[in-house]
Amino acid sequence: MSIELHRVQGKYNYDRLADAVVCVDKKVNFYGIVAEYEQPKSTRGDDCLCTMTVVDMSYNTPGLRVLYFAPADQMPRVNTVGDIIRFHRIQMRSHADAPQAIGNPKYGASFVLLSGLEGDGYEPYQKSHSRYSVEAHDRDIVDLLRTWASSHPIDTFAGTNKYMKQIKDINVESYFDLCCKILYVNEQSAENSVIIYVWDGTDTSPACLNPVEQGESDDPGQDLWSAKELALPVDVMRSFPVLGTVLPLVPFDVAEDDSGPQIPLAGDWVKLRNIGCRIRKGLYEGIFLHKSKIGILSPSTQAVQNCERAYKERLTSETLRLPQWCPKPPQSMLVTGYDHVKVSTLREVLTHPQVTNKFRCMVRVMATWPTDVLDFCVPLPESTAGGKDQPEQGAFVYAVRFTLEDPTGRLHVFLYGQDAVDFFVGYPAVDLRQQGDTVGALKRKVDRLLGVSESGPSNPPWVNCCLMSYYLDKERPHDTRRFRIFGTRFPG
DNA sequence: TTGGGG
Repeated sequence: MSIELHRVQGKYNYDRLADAVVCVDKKVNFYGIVAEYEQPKSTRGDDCLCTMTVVDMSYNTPGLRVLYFAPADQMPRVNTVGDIIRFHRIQMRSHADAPQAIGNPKYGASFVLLSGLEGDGYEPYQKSHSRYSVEAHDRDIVDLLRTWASSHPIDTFAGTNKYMKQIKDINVESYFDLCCKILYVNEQSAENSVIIYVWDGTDTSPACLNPVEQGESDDPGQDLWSAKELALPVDVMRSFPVLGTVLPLVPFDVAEDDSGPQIPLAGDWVKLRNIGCRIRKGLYEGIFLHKSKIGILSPSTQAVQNCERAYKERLTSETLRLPQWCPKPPQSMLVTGYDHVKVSTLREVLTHPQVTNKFRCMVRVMATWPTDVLDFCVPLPESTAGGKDQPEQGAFVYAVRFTLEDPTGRLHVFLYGQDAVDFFVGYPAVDLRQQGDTVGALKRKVDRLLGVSESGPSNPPWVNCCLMSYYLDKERPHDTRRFRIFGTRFPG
């Protein structure tokens, strides 16, 4: 047939990448192994854009960046890093002193995608056009690339870079890349926007509250608590790893196309590229910007393996389990009688399957309620007071709520009754409005606990304390679960 | 055209 004949005669000539990159302003054909691939996203123009880095044996560091513009339903959808892509009629350009290739089907570009594994067939799993050719020449190139790739792990080419950060090192000053696992995708948020929750096994550094955000209510602890709008229901948290900060990423613009929105799946490892972050109500949030991208990562890549190995190590080590920004060895102005008990994260406390349990935690006390030490003690209800013999003497009891924080969550806990008397060491519950000396002593303790400083924002120190969980209603133990401090003293 | 480690 004439068409077949034509193909054989006009067999495509494929450039090695090292040869292609010097053909600036020319259209070339080449094969490459996909070393990085970022999901398609919309542009200000009509097309979508997806980007990738391709390598071959002639050009493997840093590889060739490829930009492909096309309608959403004509985008290359790379299954996994290491797959092979073939481009026809792709335009070579130079940008910022580096070569790049621009593909656009409107100007003749086409592609096929196939597995990069030795022994797999030669049938593309995706092709931009129904007519395409795979000839003996193509099979030879594919074989060569597959053989070479089998001894050259892809992530040694394009895995890490100077922008890569771990969650423990993020700050609001700069943009960065993150290799992380998607733990949860919340699609219930605003129209066409989802919040994804990511994790890499490390802990964010303690963040200061933005002073501008304060003063929304007279209960700072409640303000911190309500920031949990980005935090998640306990049932969702139950599926999370017990250590490491879960970082919300907002807002996440979802690219729509014929095959539905490209929403990453919980459980996927991804490389977030060029994201930012901010601090809201003292919690870090990743920000997915217009210029941010989601890159695919194979679970077998080195970066992912490193995260998982480090996490397993943290799990098994009493020291590594501690918050990563807590001084080592930990120093605590609070003393417990249970220092031999394993330290639990607040996520473990919140998700523990038994409603009633005891824990030891390493936390920071972010707020108290009441805020004024003067109100820490309240009159005992008469029914439980000493009796009607001494009504004017009126027994008092401590009733305080602390807002605790660690890298995994926040928790409201109560300090009540004898536990509070033990806690404050030497200051029994009294009518504080009649006891100025006690008020002064308590205030000094609380200020130390909250890290109040003359200059600048508070910076609460890490302290260890014992928590007990209980319920208010036997019929609904999970719904009425509460926490209180016990077995913890604040001497001095 | 679009966007490009900005």
